[in-house]
Amino acid sequence: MKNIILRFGILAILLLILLELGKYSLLYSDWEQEFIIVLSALGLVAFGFILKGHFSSRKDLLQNHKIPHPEKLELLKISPREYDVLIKIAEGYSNQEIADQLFVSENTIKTHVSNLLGKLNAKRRTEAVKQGKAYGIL
Amino acid sequence: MKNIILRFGILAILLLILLELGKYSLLYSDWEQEFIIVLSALGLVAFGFILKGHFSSRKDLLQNHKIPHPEKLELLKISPREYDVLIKIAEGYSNQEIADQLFVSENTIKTHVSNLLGKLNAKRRTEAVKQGKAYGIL
DNA sequence: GTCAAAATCACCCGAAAGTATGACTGAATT
DNA sequence: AATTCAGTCATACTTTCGGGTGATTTTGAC
Repeated sequence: MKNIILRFGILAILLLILLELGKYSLLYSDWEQEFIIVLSALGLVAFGFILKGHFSSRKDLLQNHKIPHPEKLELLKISPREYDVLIKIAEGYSNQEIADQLFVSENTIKTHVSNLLGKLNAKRRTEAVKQGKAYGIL
Repeated sequence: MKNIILRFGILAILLLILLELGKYSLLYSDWEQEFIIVLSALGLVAFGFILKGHFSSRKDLLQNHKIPHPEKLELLKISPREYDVLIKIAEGYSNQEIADQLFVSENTIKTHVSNLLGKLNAKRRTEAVKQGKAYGIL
């Protein structure tokens, strides 16, 4: 969350610079003026994308699993997101790969994995997969 | 193999010491004599156990797998021992745990794992498990 | 007895995984 | 308003994995 603020700050500063340049470009050719305007527009578009990405409902990010046994997941107190991660683990992906696929940081995945190991009585991710099958949720 | 020689050496020396003590104990009481004799016997028994453990056929150590698809293992060029390890991986054990269960060193397990990853086109042990199932050998 | 494959082990090193702790947010509940 | 929970992220630290290399020993077949 500090990153997002930082990015916003940088983007805002860039936009301000562009706008300032736009002002001064009035003194110059039409070509330079339009160039600045286009850049500003692009900056605003990028701004919009980041805003959308970070403030849109998180449910958009959840994978489309037909969860096999919701009642079992509830018993094990495994959250939907954790289940997402469990599936990726079973598919043999590394933490970093899972992070990329779910659009979150590796640290977040590590947290999920750690929680999963606890909830599945496992010491390792391979054991977690085995337990997941044993519990009938994989 | 250096370890075994070392252990034999130590045991042999201990036995010699005990026997020497046995000789001199003739000068002392019957009780001490018997004590030495018992110790020597125990030493010989230990010797026997180590001998048996290290020189019995290695096939004793192989897991009793009814190998599901020998022809597939052959195609993948996966050796019996590697298959043992693969199964242990699928069961969620760490390299050290597998080493303890198969009575070999962790380094040996690492070698087997490394070979397995190559033969199963996997980058991680979790992926190896997935591939093993995909190939129908797990 | 020779040869090849299998199995064993060691050492080094970097990458990945996992632990522990603390913190912040958004959404739902009370 | 306060609480709870899921999800997110970070930092620091320890452990485990995995790659690369080289080596010895066993075993079985030829």
